[in-house]
Amino acid sequence: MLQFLNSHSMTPAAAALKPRKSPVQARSTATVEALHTATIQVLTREGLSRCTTTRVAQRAGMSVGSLYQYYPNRDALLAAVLAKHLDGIASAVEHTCREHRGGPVSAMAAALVAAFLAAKLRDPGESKALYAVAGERGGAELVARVHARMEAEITAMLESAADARFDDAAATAAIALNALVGPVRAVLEGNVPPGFEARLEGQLALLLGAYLQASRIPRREHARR
Amino acid sequence: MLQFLNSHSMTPAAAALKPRKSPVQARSTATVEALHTATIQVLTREGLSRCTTTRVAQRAGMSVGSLYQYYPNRDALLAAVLAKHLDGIASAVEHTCREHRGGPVSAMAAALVAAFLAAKLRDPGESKALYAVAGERGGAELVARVHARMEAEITAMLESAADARFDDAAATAAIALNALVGPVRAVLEGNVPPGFEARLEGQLALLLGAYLQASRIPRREHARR
Amino acid sequence: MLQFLNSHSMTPAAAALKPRKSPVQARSTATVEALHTATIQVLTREGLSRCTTTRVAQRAGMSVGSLYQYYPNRDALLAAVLAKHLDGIASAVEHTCREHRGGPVSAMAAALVAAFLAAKLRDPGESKALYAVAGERGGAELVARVHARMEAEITAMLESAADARFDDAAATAAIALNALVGPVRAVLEGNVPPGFEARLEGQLALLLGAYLQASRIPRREHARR
Amino acid sequence: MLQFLNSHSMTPAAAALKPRKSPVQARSTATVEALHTATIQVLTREGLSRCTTTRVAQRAGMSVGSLYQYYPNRDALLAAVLAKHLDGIASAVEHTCREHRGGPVSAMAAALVAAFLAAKLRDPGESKALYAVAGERGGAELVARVHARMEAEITAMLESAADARFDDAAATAAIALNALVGPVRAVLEGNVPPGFEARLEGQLALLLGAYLQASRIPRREHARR
DNA sequence: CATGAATGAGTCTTCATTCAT
DNA sequence: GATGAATGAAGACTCATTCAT
Repeated sequence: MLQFLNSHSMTPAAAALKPRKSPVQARSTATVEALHTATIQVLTREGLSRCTTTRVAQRAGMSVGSLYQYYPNRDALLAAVLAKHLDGIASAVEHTCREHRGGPVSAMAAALVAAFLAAKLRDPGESKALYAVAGERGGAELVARVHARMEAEITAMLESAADARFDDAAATAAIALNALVGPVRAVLEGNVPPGFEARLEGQLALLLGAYLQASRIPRREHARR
Repeated sequence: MLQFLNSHSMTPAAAALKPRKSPVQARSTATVEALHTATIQVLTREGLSRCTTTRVAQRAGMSVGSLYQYYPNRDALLAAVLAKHLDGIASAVEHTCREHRGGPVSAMAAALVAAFLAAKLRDPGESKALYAVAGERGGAELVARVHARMEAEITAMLESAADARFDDAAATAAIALNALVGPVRAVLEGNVPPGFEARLEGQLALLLGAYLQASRIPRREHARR
Repeated sequence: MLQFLNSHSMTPAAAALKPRKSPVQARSTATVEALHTATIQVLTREGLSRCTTTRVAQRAGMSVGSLYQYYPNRDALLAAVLAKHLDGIASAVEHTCREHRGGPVSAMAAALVAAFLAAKLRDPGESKALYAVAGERGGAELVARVHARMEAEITAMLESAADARFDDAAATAAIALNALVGPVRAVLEGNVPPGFEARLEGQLALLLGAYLQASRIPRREHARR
Repeated sequence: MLQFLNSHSMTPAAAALKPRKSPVQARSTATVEALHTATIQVLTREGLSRCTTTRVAQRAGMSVGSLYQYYPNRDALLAAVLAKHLDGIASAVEHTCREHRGGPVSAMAAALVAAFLAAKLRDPGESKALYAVAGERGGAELVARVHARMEAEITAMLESAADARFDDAAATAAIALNALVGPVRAVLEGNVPPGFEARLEGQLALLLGAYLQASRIPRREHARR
C-alpha cells in the first residue's frame, strides 16, 4: 500500500512531496485523516487554485503550522491525498486481478469493471475533486505510477487466462484500464445522458468483454475442437 | 465553431470568460493566435499555476496591457485556448460522423477512432498542456459542453447505421467517445508500455468495433437479405 | 564602479543577488535611491532582522511589489545597498592610491588614512547600519571582494614607493587596510574613550606610518648615503 | 568571568537576555556546553537567520522545551554564546596585560598580539560563526562592553611601561586593540593573500610594536641612564 | 492604441514560544 | 523535569489587474 511513497526509487522532485511524519500514533492518524477530509472538501467547494493551506487547516480545525508538521508543503499534501485515493483503487484492482487469475476472460472483464467502479464510486465527491489534482504536474506522475501498477496486475491476469492467449497482453491491459477511466469520469462529472448511470456497469462490462474477446488468440486446444 | 462561446445559453459565470473582441481584423487574428501559442508554451514550460498573464504576453511578444485588450482576465484566456482546442476535436469528430451516416458500424468505429486520434495528436504538446486547464473549474464545464456536442453527433450517426440498431444509442455514444479519452491521454503523457503508440489506433478500433458490434440489435430485414 | 555586480565572474549563489533592472531612467534612479535610503533608515531604527521588505517599501513610499521590480529578493536589496556603500569607499581608496604612486611612504600612509576616513565617515549612520549586513553570509563575500580590490591598489602603490621596497607588499597592504577597519568601527559605534574621535586620524596616521616604515627594506641608494 | 552578565548595571533590555539558571550542577554545565556547541554548529551550517531554537536543541540532542529551561529566549542563547566567546578572549588579554605590567613596550606589543591571536584562533569556526551575531543589535553592545574591559587593561599596562610614557594611554590602547581586530577577521574569513596566515603574527607584532614605539614620550630619567 | 510600472491582497512557509502529557 | 505538538503572527514573494504616459 502506498508503495509509491517510499523514498527509494523516488525522483528528487518527488522526494520533496513525501509527508513529514508517519501517522504512527493514534492522534497523528486522526490529524492526517482530518487533513485529507478537509482537503477534499476545500477542493470541492473552492477548486484547486483556491485550495490553500490556510483554508485546509482551518476546515480541518487546526492551525497552518500543524498542517506543516505533517506535510512539507502544499503539493505534498495534495499528492498525499491523491496518492491515498489512487492507492485504494489500485488495491481493489490488484485484489480482483489476483482473484481471477486462471479464470475465463469474460469473468475477468466483468470483475475488473466491477472492482474499478466500486472503488471509484465509493466516494464520488472525493473522486471528482481529485481530477484537478491529477491534472497538475505532480499529480500526473502519481497517476502514471499507479496506472503502471494496475496495468502490471491486469497484464498478469490476462496472461493467466484459461481460455485465451494475447498477442501483447501489456498493451491490451493498458487499453482495458484506460478505457474505463473516461466513462467513469464522465459519470462523476455528470456529463452523461439521463439514466446513463444505471447502465454504466453493464455497458463497461460489454465494452471490456467484447474487447478482450476480440483481442484473444484462441489456444490450440480450443482450436482443435 | 466555438459555438459554445456565444452569449446566449451562457451562465453568468461563463459570461466573464468571453473574449473581449472578435478577431475580425487580420492583426487581431494574428495577435490572438500568438497569445494562444504563447499560452500553450508557458503552460508546458511552467505549469498552470505559473502560467501568468505577464509571462504569456511576454512570450507572445506584447505587453500585458495588450493581452487585456483581447481577454478580460486570465481565466478567459485559458478558457479560450482550451475552447479552441476542444472545438478542433469536436469539429473533426462532427465532420466524420456526418460523413459516415448511413454506413456500416464497423466503418463508423474505424472512422471515429481515426478522426479523434488525428485531431488529438495533431499537436501533442498542446493536448497535453491543456489537461491541467481542463481539470480546473471552468475547464470541466467546457469539456462537458463539447463532449455533449460530440455525443449528439455520434448518437445521430449510430442511429443511422445501415446494419444495426441500438437499444440506447446515446448511452452507446457516450461510452464510445469516453472510452477513447483515457488511452489517448495515457499515450500523450507517456504512461504506456514501450511500443504502445504504434498499436494505439489498431487497438482502439478493435475496442470500439467490438463494442459497437456487441451493442447492436440486428435489424431483422437486414439479416434476411 | 560596482564592478563586483557584473554577471561574469559571479558565483551562482551571488547571481541571485543581482538587481533586476538597471536604473537607467530618471524615475528608476529615484526609486532605487529611495529604496537605498529607506533600507539604511530601517536598518538603523529596527535592526537587520526587523528590516523587512514591507517595512523598507513602506518607508520608501512605495508598495512591496515595486521593491520586487528592482530587486529579486531581500538579500539582493541588502547586498546592493552594501555594495554601493563599499564601492564608494573602494573608489576613494583607489583614487588616492593612484594619486600617490611614486611618492614617499609617509605620504602614502597619511593619504590612505585620510581617504578611508573621509569615505567611511561621510555618512556615519549608513556605515554603522551596514555592519550587520556585512556580517551575514552574502555580505561577507561582498566585503571580501571589495577588500581584495583595495588591497590590490594599495599593493601597487606600495610597490611604487620612491623611498622604500617591501618584502611582501601584498601582505603589508592587507595589514594596513584591515588595521584601519577596527578603530573606525569602534568610533562609529561609539565604543571609544571620550575625546577619541578628535585623535582618530592622527593616531591612525601614526599607526600606518610607523608600520610602513618598519616594514620597508631600504633601497640601495638610500643605504649608500 | 562573564561579569557583564550580572544583573546590576544592566539595561532593562539586556535583562531579558540573562540565562535562566546558573550552571551549578554538573548536568547543567554539560547541557549548556552542548547548547553552545550546537549553536556554533548551526550558525556555521545554516547562518544566523536559520539558526532556530528547534534546530539548536535538536543538534544538542534535547527538546526545545529543555533549551527554554536554560535560556528565556533565542536572543539570550545567542548572547550567551557570544558572551562566552568574548569573555575567553578578554580573559586571555587581561591575563597577559597583568603579566606584562612594568615591562618594556616591545614585550607588551608582542605579548598582546600573541594572546589575542591565540584566543581568537583557538576555535576559528566559532570565531567566524559569531561575527554575524556580533553584528546584530544585542551583539554590538556585548562587544562594546568586552572591548571596554580589554581597553582598560591595556591602558593600565601601557601606563605601567618601564621604558615609556604615553600622552593618552587610553586612546593608544583603543587603537592598539582595534587594529588587531580587522586583520584577524580577514584571516578567519579567508580574505587574505596566499601565505598570509603564516605572517600574521609577525606582521601584527610589527604593527603594534612600531605604533607603540611611535606613540611613546621617552621618560627623561630613563633616557639619561 | 500600446506599454509596463505600480499596486496590494493573498499565498506559502517558518519559527519562537507555550503547555498538556 | 523533559518532551515535542500546536499555535498563529509575521515575513518573503507573486501576480492579476489597472492606468498614466
